[in-house]
Amino acid sequence: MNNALPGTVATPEVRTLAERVFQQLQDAIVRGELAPGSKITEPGLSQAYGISRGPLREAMRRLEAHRLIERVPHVGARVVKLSIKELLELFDVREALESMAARLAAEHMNAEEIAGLREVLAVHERQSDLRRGEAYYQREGDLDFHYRIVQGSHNRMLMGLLCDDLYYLVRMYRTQFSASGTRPQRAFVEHHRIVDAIEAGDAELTELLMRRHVSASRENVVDRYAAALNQDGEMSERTRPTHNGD
Amino acid sequence: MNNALPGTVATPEVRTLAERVFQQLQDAIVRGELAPGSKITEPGLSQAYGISRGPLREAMRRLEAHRLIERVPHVGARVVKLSIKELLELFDVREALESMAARLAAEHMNAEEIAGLREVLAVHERQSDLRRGEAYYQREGDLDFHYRIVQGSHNRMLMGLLCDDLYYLVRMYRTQFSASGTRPQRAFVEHHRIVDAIEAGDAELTELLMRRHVSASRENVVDRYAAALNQDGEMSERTRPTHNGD
DNA sequence: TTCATGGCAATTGTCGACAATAAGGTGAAT
DNA sequence: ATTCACCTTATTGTCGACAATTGCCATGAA
Repeated sequence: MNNALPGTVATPEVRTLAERVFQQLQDAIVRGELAPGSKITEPGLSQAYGISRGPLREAMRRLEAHRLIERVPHVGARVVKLSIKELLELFDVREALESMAARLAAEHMNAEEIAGLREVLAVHERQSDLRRGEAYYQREGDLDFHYRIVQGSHNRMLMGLLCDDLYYLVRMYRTQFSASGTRPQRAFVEHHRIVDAIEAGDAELTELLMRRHVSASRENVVDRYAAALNQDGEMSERTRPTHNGD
Repeated sequence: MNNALPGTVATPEVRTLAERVFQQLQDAIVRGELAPGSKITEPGLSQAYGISRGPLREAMRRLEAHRLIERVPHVGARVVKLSIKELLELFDVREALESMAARLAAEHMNAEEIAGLREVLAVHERQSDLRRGEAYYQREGDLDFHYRIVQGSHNRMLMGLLCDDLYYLVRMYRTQFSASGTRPQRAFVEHHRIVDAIEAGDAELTELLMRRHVSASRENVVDRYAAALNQDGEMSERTRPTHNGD
């Protein structure tokens, strides 16, 4: 009844109830099963997951720390609402952090890690050949690529910030604004250039390429958003104040 | 009382016990009153602060999210241990984030905010005249300077990461390795150059100057640490394998 | 002496109940 | 009819107690 998700991630250390319900809630929010902006109540969730309010409050605290929910004292908590402004803010942070991670990765990655990175691109290319239009797996591969670069930086603080905090937000935004289009093909070659720079040990070039890569992805989002805005404007000029699906 | 920095975000409403004890614990850790690496126990702290374990656990969860304590399930929590390696990691993250913040600040800061920034430097200079050797207030002013730049970026996510998460760690490291020396005088002129670039609206230059500024501060720490290591090495060459205190 | 094993104490995880606060609805007075 | 005050109710904050797990220590055997 409470174990509704069959395909949860296999992290062996789920030794506590709070940890388990935290991961379940995180997954539910990222997948959009809990609608953004919807109010979540402690008795409701505790009954839904079959646990007491104690562990649930701890899980909610962790969700708040990861910026997936927003709490106000004595009032309640609601799932974070996605706005285009905050999405662009997230891209700026990613550009700063990931370009630094790329620079460090070019300095610190060993041959084995680089080989693993190339393997990710190979799998990526295979899937890209099979399903050219469907970009879902490609985007997952993109995420895996960036994930490994961050791991290659060997900077635990950077890894914590990007992989533990921000990437769940990235995935959440990705499910909201379902990103696709002609961008993946171009991103794919950019990924190759970045790996080439890492393999050459050119830290500065790697940093520059990653910075451009994230920045281009950001501009792509801006363009798509502007296009969607114009399309809405054509259909009904007056019904535009609510930018996204509210 | 808890927030020693002037001009910070106004959070005077400590309407909940968990919030209050969180700030108290945070302050105690930053000031070094709770020794780094020391184990903290829930019954002990709940009795020391006169509250129940419920709010205390929430406060500890928040401290864990801010990376001020480290918890392992069923075992306990201890104050985060400071190592030179993690300090350098923190500098890399700051270089990435603050250079981005500086670039955005140059683009988005208004005249009033820039004037406030100059006022910070003026106060800074006055104190620097009075006590040339004693660099404590100067360092606090340095922190305030960086704080305002981040605020000037108008990027809420950046502000949250830098001001709510990392700066408490920065202050904690600062109390540990009491930073001073000839660096403040040089940092002061760098601050002026940065404000000049912001006032000129030169985003790229501002970003570059901030990047160099943080990087120079990092190198200063490296040099000081190497010097301290050599001084220890003169006394006993063999007792060096443990780089810092364990 | 050293290592394994069992029990014991302490700490953490979890639960249900009570108190405090805020939101929403109802009623009366202007 | 509108607005203000009060009250009801639901939700959050807090507390004390019980259960589960861990680490330590003593005891015994090799």
